[in-house]
Amino acid sequence: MVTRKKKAAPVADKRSAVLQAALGLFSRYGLHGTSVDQVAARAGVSKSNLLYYFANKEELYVCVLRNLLGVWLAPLREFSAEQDPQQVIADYIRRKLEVSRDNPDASRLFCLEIIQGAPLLRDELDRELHALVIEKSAVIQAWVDAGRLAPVDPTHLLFMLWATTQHYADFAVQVKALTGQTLANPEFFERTVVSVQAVVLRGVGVR
Amino acid sequence: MVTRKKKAAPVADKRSAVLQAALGLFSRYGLHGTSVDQVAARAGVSKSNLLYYFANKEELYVCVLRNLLGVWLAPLREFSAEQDPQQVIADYIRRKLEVSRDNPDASRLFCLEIIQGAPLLRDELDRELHALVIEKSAVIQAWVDAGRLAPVDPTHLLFMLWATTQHYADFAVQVKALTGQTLANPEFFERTVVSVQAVVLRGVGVR
DNA sequence: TGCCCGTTTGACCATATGGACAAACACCAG
DNA sequence: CTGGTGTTTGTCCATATGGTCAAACGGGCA
Repeated sequence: MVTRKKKAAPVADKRSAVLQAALGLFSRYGLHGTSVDQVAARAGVSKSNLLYYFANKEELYVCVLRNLLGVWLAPLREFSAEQDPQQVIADYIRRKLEVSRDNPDASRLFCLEIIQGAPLLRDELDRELHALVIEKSAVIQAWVDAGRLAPVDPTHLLFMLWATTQHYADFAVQVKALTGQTLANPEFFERTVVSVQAVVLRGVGVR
Repeated sequence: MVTRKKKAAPVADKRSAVLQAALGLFSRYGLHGTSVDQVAARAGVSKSNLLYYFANKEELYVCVLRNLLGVWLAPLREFSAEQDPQQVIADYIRRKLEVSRDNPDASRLFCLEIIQGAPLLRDELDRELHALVIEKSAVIQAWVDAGRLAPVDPTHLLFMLWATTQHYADFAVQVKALTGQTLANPEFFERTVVSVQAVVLRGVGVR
């Protein structure tokens, strides 16, 4: 209560520095492949100090995951029935590819966590994401029913969009090995957006 | 040399039992999240015995990975210029989804490894996969040039196919959480195949 | 029978790592 | 200046785990 002027800011900085460092390491080496020491070192704090802010390694991990979900879900929330479906889908593809470009760590860690059975995210998956998917599936279905979209299973379409766009973050190494490119290259990014949009929009467009 | 009658078979069995157990565990918990003891226990051998067959944990891991690549690449090899492109792509989607259904562990471990930078697969990625992709991209490009396929970037199309089909193995937990289904359910499997094929084939088909 | 060689085992060790803890520190209110 | 609160650090420990090693085992061959 008292020391909120000179302490609050630095404390928040430290916490977020640790979280950022943790994200980078966890996303590359996984929970078990990363030691608290490494995270501390990268964040520029001592291990003891880190454990002052986060009770233990798992709590830190969960904190990182929690921040993640928001980033991951944001683009989906923009799906709105009012707009032109083609436009919405095109925008969504671009947004998600931007996330893959700007937040590859988040994308990778999310993927890691899901692969391992998402012991910590399963609840939120069942709750938050499930509700959102039901809502957005209805939107897509409405478009189909209105003849504004080719008949397509909304859920599978969403899976396809997720998979395709995340691929450029999660499999960045493979993409790099095969194309020599990264989304960081604006030209390649644009080409990717257009390529994905082209196939998907033709795939779901009414003729 | 001498004892090839009664020894060879059991020895091979043991090795493959260990490899199988290792695949199951590595694909779920990663290299660092899995202990040699666990693998040994699941394979029904003692840790010491396991280390008689595999010099150390990493060698075991690499062995598992090596077996993987074959499984993963097999469907791609069938891409042949002679056949109807639509048919080839449709078949490919089905094959890959079969792999996702029958070999989810392999798919997941492959994904894990790539996410973590593929320190052990990068070489083969650069060599084997790269050559294969160049070859198959040429095939696709030829189809496009011949007007049998809509203009599409072959590499991005391949990425899309990989991502979409693997998603059902790698993100099986999420798929389950959102649809309540697994590819193990024949009905859901068929619906998935058809849905993916529908969008992609429309997406790349000439009008 | 007795030996040899591939196999199997249990005991043991070195190390890495998560985390507890108490002492030291910084800074502010009174 | 002094005490108290929140922060930071160094030390220490328990445990898990990868891996070693020598001894034991077992079946085929001379």
